Amino acid sequence: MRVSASTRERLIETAERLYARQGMEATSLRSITAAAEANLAAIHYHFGSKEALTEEVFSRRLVPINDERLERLDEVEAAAGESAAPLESILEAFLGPALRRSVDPDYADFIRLMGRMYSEPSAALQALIGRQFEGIIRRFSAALARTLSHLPAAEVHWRFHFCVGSMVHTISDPARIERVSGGLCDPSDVEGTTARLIAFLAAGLKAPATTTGRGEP
Amino acid sequence: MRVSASTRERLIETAERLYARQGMEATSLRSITAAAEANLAAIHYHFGSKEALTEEVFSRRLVPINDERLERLDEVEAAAGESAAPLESILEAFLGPALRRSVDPDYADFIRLMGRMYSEPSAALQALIGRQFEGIIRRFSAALARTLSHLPAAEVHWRFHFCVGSMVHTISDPARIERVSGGLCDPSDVEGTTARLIAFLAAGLKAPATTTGRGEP
DNA sequence: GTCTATATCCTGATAGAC
DNA sequence: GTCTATCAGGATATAGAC
Repeated sequence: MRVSASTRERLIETAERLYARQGMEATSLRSITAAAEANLAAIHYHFGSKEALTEEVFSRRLVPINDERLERLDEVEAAAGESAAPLESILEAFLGPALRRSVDPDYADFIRLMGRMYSEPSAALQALIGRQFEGIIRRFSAALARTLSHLPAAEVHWRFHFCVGSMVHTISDPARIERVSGGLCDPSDVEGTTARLIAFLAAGLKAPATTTGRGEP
Repeated sequence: MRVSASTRERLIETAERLYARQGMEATSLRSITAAAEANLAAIHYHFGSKEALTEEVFSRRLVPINDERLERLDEVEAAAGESAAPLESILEAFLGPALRRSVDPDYADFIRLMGRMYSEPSAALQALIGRQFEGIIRRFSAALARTLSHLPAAEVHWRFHFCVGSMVHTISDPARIERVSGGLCDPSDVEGTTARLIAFLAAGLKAPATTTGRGEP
């Protein structure tokens, strides 16, 4: 956080940091303004409400990440030409822009927050997430469906859903894997984590189609 | 919720329901006692604090689920005898006890809450989760490592971590997959969801070992 | 065990001086 | 744009009658 940043910017950056570390509900406007060395009234002057500040925190970061995802997917599909893009490349286009930023000091807090945002009860935030990810889900599902053309569309959606879950769990609390593995796993190795995640998810996506469970008559 | 249940039980059941639907921080003691048709002071009489009530909510449900997981794993390993247990059976032992309960009216709310509990900032809750899952993680990691004996221990931990993420994302909000798939996917088909998840995760677990990304000299 | 009443503190939000 | 002071209400927790 630059000391020379404007009050408005400092408030957004501070809110992001505290949201990521303590949760959004647990973070009061007073704690934000105190940490940002600003006045309590400044939040209402610059944003109007806590909810509006929260929307700024998210849209500011989600837009560049999701734009980069779409750019990468464009490149991947262009490189594949007429044929379907490789799963690993599609996954890299989706995971890379988020995972790579998890070690960028400017982005690390938001990436954790991004892992927790799905669990936030705020209806306004869930609506914003829906808007921000609508295009992403449509484009990536379509790309996956082209490569996995032997699978029903619903199956592709399920598997992409499972992929998102693994990613979210991985970025929401990097220290967790270190704890549960007794120190065996090193979450600071982002390249390694990304490679592992892509290998795992690509294999899952390539799994043979399952019967619905009603089979074997 | 039975009308004849004791005040203490009604408070736990109501807290569970409201926690699952609105989040824990967003749920006040007042809203719990109002919905449970009890007095505000009853919570402090029966539990002493909101935190203590929360611990009751979780330990009451986590213990039977995790006990069943360990029982199923015992059965799976006994059936395998000297050889390593099949991945699909290990996954079924882990996922089944949670997923099956997601359609049990008595358990459905808690299963959703279970999907969100990892994102809760409360240190006391995170400590409880750590205690409740310590044995589970140790036993299942060991079982997976036996079957995946060609993989380094750290890799097994990473992949189990990814499995947990997919499950958590799937159970934390059943309606999400229906929304993002435009109604193509039906989360109420629990047997189908479990089969899909197991097939996806088993394939991921079986993926060839990756180099760390430093490879190809 | 259950109740009323209240203590104490914190929340988001606002009015108005500077 | 930034400040002080304050509002109105909600939060957890407690004391003490019944």
